[in-house]
Amino acid sequence: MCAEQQPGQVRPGGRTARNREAVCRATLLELAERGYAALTVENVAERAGVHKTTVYRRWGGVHGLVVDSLQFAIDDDWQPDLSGTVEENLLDHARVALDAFLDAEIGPTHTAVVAAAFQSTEAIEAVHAFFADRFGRAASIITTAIENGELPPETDSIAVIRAVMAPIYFRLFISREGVSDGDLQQAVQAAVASARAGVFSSFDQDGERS
Amino acid sequence: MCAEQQPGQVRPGGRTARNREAVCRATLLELAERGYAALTVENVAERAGVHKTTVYRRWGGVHGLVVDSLQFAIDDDWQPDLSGTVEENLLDHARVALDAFLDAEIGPTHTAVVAAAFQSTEAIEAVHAFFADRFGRAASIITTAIENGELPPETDSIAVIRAVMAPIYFRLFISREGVSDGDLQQAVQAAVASARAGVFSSFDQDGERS
DNA sequence: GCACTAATGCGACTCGAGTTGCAATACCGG
DNA sequence: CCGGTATTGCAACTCGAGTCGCATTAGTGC
Repeated sequence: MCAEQQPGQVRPGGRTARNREAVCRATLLELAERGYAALTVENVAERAGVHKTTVYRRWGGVHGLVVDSLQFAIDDDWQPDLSGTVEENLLDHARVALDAFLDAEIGPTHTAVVAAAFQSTEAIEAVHAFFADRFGRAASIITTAIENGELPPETDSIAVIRAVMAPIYFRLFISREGVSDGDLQQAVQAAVASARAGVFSSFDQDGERS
Repeated sequence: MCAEQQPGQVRPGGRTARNREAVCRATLLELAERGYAALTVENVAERAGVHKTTVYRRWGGVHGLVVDSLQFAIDDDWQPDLSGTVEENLLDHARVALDAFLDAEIGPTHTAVVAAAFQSTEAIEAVHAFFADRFGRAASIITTAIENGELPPETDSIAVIRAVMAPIYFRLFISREGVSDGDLQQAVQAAVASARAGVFSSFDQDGERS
């Protein structure tokens, strides 16, 4: 979706790559300084030293900018810390994830993609893929805990991760209640308690998706 | 925020009320048919048989339209069903809430306010107030359960409600995973299990909000 | 009813997002 | 180094969101 060059030859050469980097960096800065509501193609183009037509042609508009900037900025080789108890590792993960959204540089971009998902199909896919990726990696916290006997076997590891993260994002972006560190601790304790009670044990998942 | 008439006299007379109703209905229909991304003041104004200047003056723009339309459309005397067990009542509540967001008529408006909250302070306050109100009412499910001995005393009733709803909204609007009825059941079971484990028992809530 | 004024209608205007056709530039393979 | 083509720059254009001043209409209090 970033660029749709179906013509015979693609040209990922120096200038193209330089422009992408310049535009993505400009988008990140614009988002950090002015926010998603004020993000405009022209400002980004000018800041990146690129003509706005180029941005429209390669990214299609603000949605594409936001999506590509996220993929440009995220840390691809992140792994959760597995050195403590389940509770400690989950709390650590929750804090890191929350910080990523509150961070002055990259936070606005994360938020912007979530916001863009309300208006753009590409953004929906990007957000979905982002969470699938992060949840998949964080799942090792749970599988390790299962191996250590901290949680019952057959526990759906991704379900536990989601149970930890859902209240945090809900407070942040839906109910707009704000998130304290105590909320993180409560989310972790609730998820672990539910897992120990067998709620997340893999059972036949009936009921079709809507 | 709907109208800012600080001049000496307000005039909530017949025409004003009629126009508000027409505009709000038009907004609901536009949202249902075209969605939030395509919502425009001009379309709403034309549909309502009102000049666009009037809409801009009284509502300020699309954000105001969305916010006021929600307040126009929500059912003010809703009360949760308390006839079953905690699990049954919570599951019933979760289904009703989910239906409200998936409903063809009012659902798009709920979604639109959540989306608008990413761009407008008024929308943030509206969403915040909406959830505070709904959570407050649904809390009677928990207080009743405490009286019946189904849950430990000292349980923070709103925390339980939020624990039920958070995963649902998270899947709907953040991770974009879709929601099945099995997910609702799991959310209810997790919240109840956590409450029974004492996770939501009112304790000194340290950690400041961010 | 009648005066007074809030609320609305109306048209013209500004301004910025997004598009298009064409010229200039820079990468790529030889 | 050189020709071919993808990519970009450029300028002019369209189109719709939002604003402003003024005329008109319709509540409100008497």
